[in-house]
Amino acid sequence: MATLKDVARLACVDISTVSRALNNTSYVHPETKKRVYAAAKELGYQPNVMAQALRQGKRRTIGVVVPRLHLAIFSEILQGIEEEARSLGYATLFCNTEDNPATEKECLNRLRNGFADGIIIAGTGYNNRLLRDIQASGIAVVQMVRRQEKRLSSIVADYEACGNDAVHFLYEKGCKEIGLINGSLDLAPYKGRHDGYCKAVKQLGLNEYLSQSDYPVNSFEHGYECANQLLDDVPKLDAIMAAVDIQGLGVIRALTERKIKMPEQVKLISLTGHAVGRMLETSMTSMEMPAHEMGKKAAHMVIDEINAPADQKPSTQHVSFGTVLVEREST
Amino acid sequence: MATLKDVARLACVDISTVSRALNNTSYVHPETKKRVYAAAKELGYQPNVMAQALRQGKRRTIGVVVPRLHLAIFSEILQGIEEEARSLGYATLFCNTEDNPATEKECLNRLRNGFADGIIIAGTGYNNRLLRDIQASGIAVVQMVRRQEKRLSSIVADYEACGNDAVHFLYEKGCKEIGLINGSLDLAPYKGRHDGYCKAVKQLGLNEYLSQSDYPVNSFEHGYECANQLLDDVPKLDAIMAAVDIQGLGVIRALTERKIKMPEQVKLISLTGHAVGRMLETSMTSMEMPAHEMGKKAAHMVIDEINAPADQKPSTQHVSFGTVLVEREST
DNA sequence: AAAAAATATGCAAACGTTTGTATAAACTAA
DNA sequence: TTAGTTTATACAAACGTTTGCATATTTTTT
Repeated sequence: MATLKDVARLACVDISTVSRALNNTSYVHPETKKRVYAAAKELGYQPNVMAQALRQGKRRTIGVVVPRLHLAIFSEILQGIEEEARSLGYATLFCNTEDNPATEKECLNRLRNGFADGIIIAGTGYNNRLLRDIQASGIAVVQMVRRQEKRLSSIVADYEACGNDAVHFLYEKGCKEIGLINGSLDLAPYKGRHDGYCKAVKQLGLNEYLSQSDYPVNSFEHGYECANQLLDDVPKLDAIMAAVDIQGLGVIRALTERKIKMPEQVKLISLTGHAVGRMLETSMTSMEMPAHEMGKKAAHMVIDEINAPADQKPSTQHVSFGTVLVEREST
Repeated sequence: MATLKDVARLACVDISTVSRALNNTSYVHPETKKRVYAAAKELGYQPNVMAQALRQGKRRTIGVVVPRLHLAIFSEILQGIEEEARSLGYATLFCNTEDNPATEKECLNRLRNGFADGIIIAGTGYNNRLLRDIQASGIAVVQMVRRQEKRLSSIVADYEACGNDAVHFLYEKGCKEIGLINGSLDLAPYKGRHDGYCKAVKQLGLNEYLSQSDYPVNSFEHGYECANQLLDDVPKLDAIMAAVDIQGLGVIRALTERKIKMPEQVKLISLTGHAVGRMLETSMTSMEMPAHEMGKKAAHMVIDEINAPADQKPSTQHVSFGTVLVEREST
């Protein structure tokens, strides 16, 4: 690969002149500039980003830390992040933690040591201290989906409104006995939906029906198990809210097995809609979250923070996106 | 952030000694080593990867170029790649091309200029020349999912066998009129399945039923449209093969609308199963592709190539993974 | 006891940029 | 003309590592 030195030799000037000519960063005689450009083109010169990064202390790279890419919501967000980052000249580095705090720690440490200028994370909550340190050391940090640490900027959906709205929607449809299938209350997205659900149920004077299982939260089996539990416990149940689509699929399976008609007897709504819901045999009503947009916003926010002059970094921001209800056949 | 210099000062030795002590790369007196370790620990020293990268000409980063992360198959593969890469000490850089050759070119150029030591790509096929150049310039290149260029290593599934096996399976189930819903024959995965289908159909003396639509290949609508087309054209149709799950969902919708019973009247098999198939109301029989494993293999292969001594790089390898048929309710 | 080998450390160059400072030439203003 | 400004280029340092070479000390071998 050709270096500045090679171009300089060919154009018969100093490397500093080449650098300035190519970057338009100081006076360079038009003729010289022409020679430099020609030489650079002839040699196919491309700057070495490692050297630039070392010299400038910037990598033009942002790191993204998520639990599992496999979860549709994260792949969609990551796609949004990459799109925005690329358009702003940044590359996107990606880490998968499996929600293991040790893996997360390892990833974060690596990112801080020059791998990234900024970090976007959907974290476990076990490395908040480290995240603050990283932020303090000059690397921009933005939380997404899960707000684990108030002192760091975040981008989330309004989970509470989401849960609350869903209950009201079902109530208006005539449902009186509404069960919730959810996940760990330690994670903000589930906690928020839980709170929204409880609040609405209380306000409307309804009964609260919660459920639990030993399966991973984000699984078909969890949905199936919890649905069966609710249906066993509450004979008059007429609606189920599932935190994520994949749980909803489990619910549908349980209903089908029991020959319970949806939506006639029991209605179903998913609180995190993604593509698959609309394609089902009986398509699923869901609260849709603007994942792609959230990804773009996160990228923009972290890059803004990276580029802000050191003396006046933007203060912590918490952005919350609304979710919209899309009604389909399951209600 | 502490540098070698800081550690050296604290331990009262030269930076070269610190480097050697920390990397175990030459004789260092045990006592000195202890002092160095202590100093490094005290200062929380972490090597600056940019400087290392510049000095060693290696970034310990691999770039992954895919059309769309949103497609489940790619997110699963990417997850496999990241897992393996991380365990080997490599970071994973990710680019989304939307199957746009210009975007792909831009991504590749960026990766080659020091962003990555190796590249894993599911490409458009329009930048083969560039890919060869990149490989020639010393950056390892591995193709995955789509083999666009014979002169570069690749990891794919055996698409032809996949199409072929599916036909035979359906035939053994008693199907005689089998239609195919597929994608662009310019892309190897679709071409392979097409060929496998045609071969089997010919061998068994069956009729060939192909379909087409104006919708994007990887869409519900394409599946829906093609299914309707096949059902209109072939009254006696008794089986449909869909290249990907998402098309299968469209098929199910079409069948439901026409009140055609699955699997009694028409059977359905997807040629690229992923998680969702097993969770449907009527779960979908599919050919499962070891996406995660393929991702890990791709990462391993590209890193092996990166680390091979320059004088004897491994020769071009083409790896093909078998797919396995998982029977479910749709047949 | 001398020579050879192994151990332990420091010096300085190199990786390819960017950028502050210096200097020279060419204008501009007095 | 002379001083002052702008334009144009080169030199050299710096970013933080790794590593070849040189040197000094210790241990082993003869």
